[in-house]
Amino acid sequence: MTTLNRPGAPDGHVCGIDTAMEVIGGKWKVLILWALHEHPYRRFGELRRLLPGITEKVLASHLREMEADGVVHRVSYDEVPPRVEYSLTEDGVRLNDALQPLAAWGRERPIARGLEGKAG
Amino acid sequence: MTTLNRPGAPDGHVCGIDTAMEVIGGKWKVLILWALHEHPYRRFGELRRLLPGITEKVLASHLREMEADGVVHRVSYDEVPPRVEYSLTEDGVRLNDALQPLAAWGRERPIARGLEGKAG
DNA sequence: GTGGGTACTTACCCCGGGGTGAGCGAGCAC
DNA sequence: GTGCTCGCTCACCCCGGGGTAAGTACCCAC
Repeated sequence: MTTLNRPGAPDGHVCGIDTAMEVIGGKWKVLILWALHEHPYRRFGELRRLLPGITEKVLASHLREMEADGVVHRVSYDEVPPRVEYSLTEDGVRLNDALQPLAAWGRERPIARGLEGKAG
Repeated sequence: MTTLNRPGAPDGHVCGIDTAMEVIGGKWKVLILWALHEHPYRRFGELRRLLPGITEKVLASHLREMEADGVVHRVSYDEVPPRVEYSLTEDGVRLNDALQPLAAWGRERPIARGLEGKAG
């Protein structure tokens, strides 16, 4: 059978996309990735300002998940006021690179749906 | 300011990823894409069998959205019992291609989190 | 003392994506 | 007649991801 690769599927049809989708499966994760790619070593507040609309709670939880997923690196300095710097790990950089074709597709695609209702 | 490209953002920083994320932003969409790439011109029931766990409602709604997004093509034959064939459009094929680096990343990545809890 | 800035956490609410189960309309096998 | 297949739709429920607002601990400027 070729049933794609649901997690733990024993057959050879490994597509790996769902693994990646779990890592970037958060409303802001690809944007965080992109932001850290464009602006390396940002602090929490800077990141929040780079992502207008994100809430502190969501930014914090997304960063923690991405850290646990090994795509974001967190360094906390013992200072007052506190300073924490976030950056992409090597794996995070590779993930961001892997997202570029997708971004290119999004940019080049014929406007089918979605845009006419949003960018009015 | 470089605030990434929230929809309608006027500055030049177009990353396009969020456009793509909207199109593939459904629990089963990348799997449908992959399935139609591996098995072109499948009927509804075949697709359902290719994606164990998906419900008819979700498969139907996903397919409709993907059709509206221009990545899936639907052909209905006037037969009894009814026959409907789904395939990828050119844009859908390109989207699937654009997902391959992501899939490769998912396959090659060092096991960080997620796997040890699932494929145990 | 008040306010501001840092990097968060906590409690709460809400909406919608997705799962469940049933129904439909046509024809064919029996 | 009953039942089966096919490709859906409809009504319903439920959970959790994400938004809102407030609180925390520390120090500095005023």
